[in-house]
Parts: sequence; C-alpha cells; structure tokens
Amino acid sequence: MVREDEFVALCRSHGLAATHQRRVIYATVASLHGHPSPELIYEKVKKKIPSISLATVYNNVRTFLASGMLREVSMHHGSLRVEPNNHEHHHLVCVRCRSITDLHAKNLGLLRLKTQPRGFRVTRIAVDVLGICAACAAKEVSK
Amino acid sequence: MVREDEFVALCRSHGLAATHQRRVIYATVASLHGHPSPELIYEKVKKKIPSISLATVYNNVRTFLASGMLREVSMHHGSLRVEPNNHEHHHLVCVRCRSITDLHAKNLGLLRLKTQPRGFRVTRIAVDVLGICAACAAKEVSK
DNA sequence: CTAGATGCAAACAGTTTGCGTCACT
DNA sequence: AGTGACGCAAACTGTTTGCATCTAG
Repeated sequence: MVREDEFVALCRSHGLAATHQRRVIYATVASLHGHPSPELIYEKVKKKIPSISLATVYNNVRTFLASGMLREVSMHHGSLRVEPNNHEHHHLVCVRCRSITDLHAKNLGLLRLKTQPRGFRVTRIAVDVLGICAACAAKEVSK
Repeated sequence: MVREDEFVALCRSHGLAATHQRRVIYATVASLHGHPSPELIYEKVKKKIPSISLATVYNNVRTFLASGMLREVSMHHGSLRVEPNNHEHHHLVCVRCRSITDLHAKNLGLLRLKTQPRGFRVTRIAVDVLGICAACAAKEVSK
C-alpha cells in the first residue's frame, strides 16, 4: 500500500499536486504488480472513485510517466513497425522521439539466460538500447 | 531489389499467392532499410500502384508477419502499458498472447556494449526474452 | 485566490472488417 | 473454375483535447 504522506512527498518532489485521484491511480498501479493498461487501471480505480473519468486516468498516467514516477513497458512507437526477417540485430531506441536504429548483434556481448524460466519456451532475445539520439540531444542544447 | 522469381518462390514456400501488390509491398519494405509503419509503406507503394488501398497494405503486412516473411519491431501490445519505476528488471514476452512477466536482471549475464554508438547517449538497456508462455503452449498441444 | 486538476463529450489516429468484384493457381 | 486477394467504406479501439467546473496549495 502507498501511504498518504509518502505519496504527498513523492508528488512534492516531482512538482505535482497530490490529489485524491492521483493517489488512488498511483496506488492501483503499484498494487497490481503487473503491466496494466490505462483501461485496466480505470476499471480498478472506478471501484474506489466511481466518478473518475477515463480521460483523468490517461492524463495522470502521462503525467506520472513524464515525471518518472511510472515507466512505460515498451519504449517503441504505439503503432505497428515492421522489418525484413533477415539478419539478427538489436535496436537503438530514442526515448525522446522514438526513432529506431539497427545495432549489430556483435556489438553486445554473449546474451544468455542463467536459468531457463519455468514453463516458457524461449525463441529469441531482443535487446533495446535506450537513450537520446543525436538529433534530440541537439534540440536539448538549443533549448 | 527483390527479383520476380525469388519473390514467387518465397511466396510459394509460405503458401501465399504471389500477387503484384504483394511483390511491391514486400520490395518496398526491403528497400527502406528501416522500420516503416503501414502508413509509410502505403505512401511509397502508392507511387508504384496508385490504385492500392491502405487496407490491402495492412492485410498483407499482417499476412507477411504471420508467415514470418516480415517481423514486428516490438512484440509488445500496441496499447500503453505501465509499471512502477522501482527495480531494474527485464521482461518475458509471449509472442502469441503478448503477456508480460518480469525477469530479474540477475538472470541475464552482464550486459554491455562493446563499442558505444556514435552520437547516441545510452541511458538504459531493456531486454525482452521472447517465446511462448505456458498457457499458449498448452493451447498449442490441444489443437 | 489562482494555477492547475477533474469530468465530460467530442475529435482523432491507427487498424480491422464486411462485402462485392477481380485475379492467381 | 474456384479460392483467395483487392478496393472501398464503415466500424472499432485506444488515446487526446477543449471547455466548464472545482480544488489543492
């Protein structure tokens, strides 16, 4: 559970108002121990605050992401992206503009699981090297 | 460039009809050397086949993905998923149902880039271990 | 008191589907 | 000749935005 004063301090440190809705949304994500969608968060939060709107959940999830209180599971574009299924490679992904660049597999040391996950048949390991691309770094400076 | 007879053979080996539209769509993705969206593919293909419809691009991209001729850049859900920004961990992602499970970082040997990518400031490395989860494997058998 | 947060509805983007027609095998 | 692909439009899902109202700081 997320304590009242802890949450207030957390918001304070991120420059956010500590509203009731925000506390319940944040506590819900924390309590789910999973990777919920805004829709699922909305369903759960509505049990505590029936009057809440889906837009408020979206707005606050975005706010939490921007402040770093939450993290996105995937840093890729929301829309479908495809590539030829030829050579093994990984991706450089810019967390600002979400652009993608290929990275030769040779550039990463040997990738191996120490223990096989139970009941999960591994077929491939995909690595995303996250960071800020040159174009976004340039914009950063000029601001 | 993708040769006519090569493409016919490729489709044949995947049990697909080798239509003109498919050849142009496939050749376009291959020629882009990137990670195009269906929308971008559509724009490019329309220059060669002005009468093509966006739905045909979507349908065929899906067909190519299903046959393995193309690959998705991200195997995550299309919609937003979030998690608390607490502990470092990676993800097991089922390529069938797209369910996500956490994987302790300790389970992967040391992850390090041999050479830093030029002009890209790395902030984090995210690993997706792709495969088939237990639930999907069970369905597989019963089919 | 005032900037910012909420709730609602409408707008939007990306994607899928149903159906009549047409083309590959 | 028949199955499956195409093109179009309409439907759908997930997400954002504009605006009036309300609340935390």
